[in-house]
Amino acid sequence: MGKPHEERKEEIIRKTLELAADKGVTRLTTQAIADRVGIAQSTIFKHFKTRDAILGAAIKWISSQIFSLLEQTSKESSSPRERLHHLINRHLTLVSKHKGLPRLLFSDRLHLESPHLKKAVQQVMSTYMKRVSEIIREGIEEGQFRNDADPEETARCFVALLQGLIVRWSIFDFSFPIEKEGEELWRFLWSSLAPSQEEDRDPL
Amino acid sequence: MGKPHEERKEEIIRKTLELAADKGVTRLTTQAIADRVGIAQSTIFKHFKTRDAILGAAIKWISSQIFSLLEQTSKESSSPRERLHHLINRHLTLVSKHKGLPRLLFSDRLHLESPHLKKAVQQVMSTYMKRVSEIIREGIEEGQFRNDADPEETARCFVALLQGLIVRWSIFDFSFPIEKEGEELWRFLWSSLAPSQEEDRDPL
DNA sequence: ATGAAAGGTGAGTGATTAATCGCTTTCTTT
DNA sequence: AAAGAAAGCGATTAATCACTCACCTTTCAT
Repeated sequence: MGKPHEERKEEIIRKTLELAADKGVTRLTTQAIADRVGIAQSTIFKHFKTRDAILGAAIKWISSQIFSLLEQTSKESSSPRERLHHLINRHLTLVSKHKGLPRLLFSDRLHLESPHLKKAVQQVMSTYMKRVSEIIREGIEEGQFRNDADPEETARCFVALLQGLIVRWSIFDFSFPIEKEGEELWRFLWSSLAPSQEEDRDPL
Repeated sequence: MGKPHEERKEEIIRKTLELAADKGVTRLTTQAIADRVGIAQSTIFKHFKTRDAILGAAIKWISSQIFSLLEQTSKESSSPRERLHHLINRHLTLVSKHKGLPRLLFSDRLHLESPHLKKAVQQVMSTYMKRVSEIIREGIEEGQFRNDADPEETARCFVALLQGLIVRWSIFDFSFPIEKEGEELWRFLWSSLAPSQEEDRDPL
C-alpha cells in the first residue's frame, strides 16, 4: 500500500509549494502535483476533497510558519531594534526557502476565487502589522527609536518594504540573493527610525 | 458595420484593464472581454491574433503611462525632494485610476506563460529605479538629502515601498484610499532622507 | 482465514476556453 | 453598379482541467 494519509497529505502540500515556485499557480494543476508526488492524478482526491482544499492547506501551512516567526521574535529578550532586524532576516530566510510562498500569496486565483482564503491572508497581514507596531512602540518608549515616529504608520511601511522587495525578487525570477538586500532594507529602515543626536542626548 | 480597427482595439484594451481590476486575470477570458465590449467572442480575434496579444497590448499601454509619468517628473523644474514627492502622488493616482494595473503586473500568467511580457515588466522596473536613483543623487549633491544615503539602494527601497503599498491595497481589495497612505509613505521616506541638523549647517 | 478499510489506478465526464471557419452585412473604391 | 475589404456573427473544435467511479491490492483486526 501507499503512505499513510497524514504523511501523504504533508507531501502533497510540500510539493505544491515547490511547484508554485517553479511553474506559478496557473500551472499548478492536480495533474502536475500528482506527477511530482509520484502518484496518479485521481489519487490526489483520496487525500483532498478539492483542489482549493490543497491551496487552503498550503496557505494554512504558510500562515503557521509566519505566525511562529512573529512569536519567536516577540519572545526574544533582545532590544526592539535587534528584534526588528532579526524579523527581517527571519522573514527573508523563510521566503527564500519557500519561493512558492509569494507566488501563492499574490496569485489572483487565491484572492478572487475563494474569499475564504483571501480572508486568511488578510488576517495574517493584519496580525503581522500589529506585532511590528508593538515592537516599534516599545522602541520609542525606550528611547531607542525617534519619538516622532508613528508606530502603526511605520509598521505599515515596514511591511510594505518587505512585500515590495519580495515582489521584485519574484518578478526578477529569484535571480538575486534576497537576504543581502534585506540588509540594505534594514539600513534604510534604521536611518528612518534612529533618533537624532539631540533626542539621543535627552535623558528622558 | 462596427467601429474601425484602431478604435475597437483601444476599447478592448481599456475594457481588459477594467476587467482585470474587477475579476482578476484568471477570469479575464476572451468571452468576458467580448461581453463587456458588447461584441461576440469570435470578433475579438478580428482585432487581436491571440489572447496573449491582448495582455501584451495592455502591458504596453501601462508601460507607456508609467514612462510618461517618469518623464514628466524628470522634466519638472522643482527640487529633487518635491519631485520625489510628486512621483509618489502621480504613481498612486495612476494606479488608483487603473486598478487592473497591479493585478496584471503581478499575475503569474503574465510572468510564467510569456517570457516576452515578463521582460517588458522587468524593463519598466529597472528604468524606474534608475530614474529615481538619479533624482536622489541630485538631491544628495545639492545637500537636500543626507549625504550618507546610497542612491541605488535608496531607489530600490523607494520602489519597494510603492510596490508593497500597492500589493497590500490590492490584497485588501482596494478598500482604503491609497493616495492618503501615499502621504504617510512620503513622510517615512523623508524621515530617512532628510539630512541631520549638523549636515544642514554644513556649508559644503 | 476473512472481510473491511485504506491507498492507489485508469478510464471516463462535463465544464470551460482559446481559436477557427464559413457566412453575412456594411462601407469604400473603382 | 460591382468588387473588395472590414467588422461582425454563430457554430464548432480541440485542448485542458477538476472531479467521479468502478475496480484493484495490501494491510490488519476480528
